[in-house]
Amino acid sequence: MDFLTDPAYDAPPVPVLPDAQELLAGLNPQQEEAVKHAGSPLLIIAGAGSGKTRVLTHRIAHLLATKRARPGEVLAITFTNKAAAEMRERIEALVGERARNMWISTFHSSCVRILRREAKTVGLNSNFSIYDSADTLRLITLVAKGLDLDPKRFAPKAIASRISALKNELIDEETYASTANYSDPFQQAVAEVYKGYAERMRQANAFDFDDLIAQVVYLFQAFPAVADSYRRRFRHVLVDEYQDTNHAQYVLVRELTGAGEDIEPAELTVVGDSDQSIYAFRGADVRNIVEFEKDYPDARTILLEQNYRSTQTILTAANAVISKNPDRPEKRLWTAEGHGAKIIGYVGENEHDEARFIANEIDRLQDTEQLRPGDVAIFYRTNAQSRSIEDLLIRVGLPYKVVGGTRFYERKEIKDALAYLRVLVNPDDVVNLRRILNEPKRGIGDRAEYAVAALAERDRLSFMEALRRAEDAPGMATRSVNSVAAFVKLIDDLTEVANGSGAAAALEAVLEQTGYLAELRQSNDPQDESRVENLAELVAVVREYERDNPEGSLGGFLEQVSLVADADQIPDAPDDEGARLAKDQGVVTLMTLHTAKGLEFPVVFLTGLEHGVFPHQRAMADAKELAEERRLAYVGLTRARQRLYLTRSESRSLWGQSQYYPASQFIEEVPADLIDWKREGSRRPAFTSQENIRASRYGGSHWGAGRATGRPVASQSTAPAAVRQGRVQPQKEVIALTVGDQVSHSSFGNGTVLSLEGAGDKTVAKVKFGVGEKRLLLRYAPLTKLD
DNA sequence: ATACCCGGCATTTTT
DNA sequence: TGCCGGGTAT
Repeated sequence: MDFLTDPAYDAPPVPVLPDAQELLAGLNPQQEEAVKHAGSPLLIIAGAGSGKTRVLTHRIAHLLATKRARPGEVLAITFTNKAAAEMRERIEALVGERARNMWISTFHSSCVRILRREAKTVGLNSNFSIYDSADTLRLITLVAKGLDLDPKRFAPKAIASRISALKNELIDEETYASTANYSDPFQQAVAEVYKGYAERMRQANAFDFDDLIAQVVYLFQAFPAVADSYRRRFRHVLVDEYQDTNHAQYVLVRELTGAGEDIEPAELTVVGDSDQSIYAFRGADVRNIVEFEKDYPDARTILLEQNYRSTQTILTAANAVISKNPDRPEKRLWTAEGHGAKIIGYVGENEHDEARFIANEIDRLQDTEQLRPGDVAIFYRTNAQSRSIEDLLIRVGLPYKVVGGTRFYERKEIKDALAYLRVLVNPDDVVNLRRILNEPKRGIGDRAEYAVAALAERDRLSFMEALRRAEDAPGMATRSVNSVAAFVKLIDDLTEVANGSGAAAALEAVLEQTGYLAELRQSNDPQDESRVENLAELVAVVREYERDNPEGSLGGFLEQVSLVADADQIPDAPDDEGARLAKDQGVVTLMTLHTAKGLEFPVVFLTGLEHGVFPHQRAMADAKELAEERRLAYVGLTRARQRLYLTRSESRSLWGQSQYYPASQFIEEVPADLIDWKREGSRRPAFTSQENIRASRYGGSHWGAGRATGRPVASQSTAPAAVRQGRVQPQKEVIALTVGDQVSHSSFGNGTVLSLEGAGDKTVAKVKFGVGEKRLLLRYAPLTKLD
């Protein structure tokens, strides 16, 4: 149903709505002004800790209280699901049920919502898949291979990132093809791959993250009536973290708030802080916020400088550092709360010494200041740096969790399971289809896959259709034909389960009927054991989804999963068992500086403050990148509420080699009298090592920091996962069964237990159902014992 | 079709 | 140091 005529969209207001005056109580003059402002675009420059969410939520409530807006007319956009959830919660606390009629969501989910709604209008299929960066890279690699591009000269990764940048700039494949400089081989390669990639994405009925935004912009531009319907609806648009918007998002906001046929422009409010822009490397364009007043000449700008988070000492340090950035609008954070403790500095001999100091301090703070581990966060520039700290925390027995690193949804087994589900929902999804074709191994190798692909190409079939006619494919071995037929049958069976039962049943059927679980269980590799656990967790996620969304579909589940980064979930999921168990003391939080944005902790350790580590070697040559590093330092400093530690190490070994590093310039930019050094560097001159001199002068090549991107820093060591993650798996009840028991399964019906193997939560039961015999992992199989 | 070995490579990453 | 991808051997 169209929301314009949906009666639910303007539901009658619930009784309690605070009056306008109440909403202003406790706000400082600038905040109050930002809440009350009306009649022109509004830019709120919100320094760190200046209460911007409070201002945004109160502003929205105020719009309702003054009858300037009805709930359905409000669109509030954030970057993360977590921010969206928090905002919704806080608005709900102010205006109750009315919040339900607002759109409060991320750029990406808003766009997905629009694309699904309008799919028919523009001839799209509304069950499209959403590709994450790994899927995208896979397809780009495939296309590049198809074009015979040398992956050494034209790294698929580089092509992918260029294509992403183009999409963020709203340059589509046609436009790029006509403007690229073909005497530059890389541009030529990008142009060709871009075209092929776009073509394949259309065939696969898939969008990547960048498409979600760009396609809505194109949709609005091509169908003004559609754009107008949204402009009519959203009379108030509020954008959080505006400094992080890229060009496509900027244009999207303009499209949404622009005048339409007989429609006045909507009221636009943007909130941001150019000093906290740390995602330029992903296409964020600070100019969007810096030039807001140029873009919207009648805009009002309000500056929030009073900080409610940190001590003055911390703020003075942060102000001093960030003021070293050139071309920056002046802004100085201040607090009414007093100076607080001095910043504590420490220079370790090496990274182990640095880590030991940190652990000792946390211990000391627990004893003398009654601080809990949960009050403490440790930040570093690159994920690889967490290792030495983790080692020590494990040794001294401090509970901790690492946020970030390899994400749950990026794990192979999770991607495989989801790939099956995606194919069931969208059979045109070639990338995922080819991913699972021989996973687990079923004898369909490269040759067979290639033959099917060729057949699909030749007869203009979808890959799935080509699989169905595999026997027609030239060059197919008979054995492969049989394997393919069995695979097709498997997919058909699973599709039936997916259509007949819910998302959870579909996932369980996938795990069991494909033999995926069976293979993992048979393996001796200890990693496979944790894979089984991860899959069990995925089952828990799908069950939770079904519980929370009784109307939800498999497609709905997949969409939610696609748009959720688990940084959203891990930190403090309210119903996480481990979080509850550890609640009294909490656990120390480890994360990169990027992940830390938006968070705050009573105690913060900013570690690895070395020249070449932070600022990162690769960012030091370029003034713009160095400025971004400095903003990153600013973000780190301003996370601390009471106590701030700055640590560095004189030597550090990164990928094998130990090296001497001089102090980071960011340390020197903090006024010396604010820091109480517990240990200073040795009295030797800063540069003693030949390598160091060479590297810092000429950008030595074997320098730099960090291991490979996104490696499982957090969860791949030998320490028990529960400790490392700071969460303890809820011990699910394993039902007690004996051979001969009658049981009931949610998708297979009733059956008889034939045999049992394993013990505890690894018990596997062989059960005879009407549909045949199944091996089920009792830990999560939806079995009930019949009396 | 797959197992294994070797060489090259290695920031940050809201979705 | 540890991973990935490509190549070769079985």
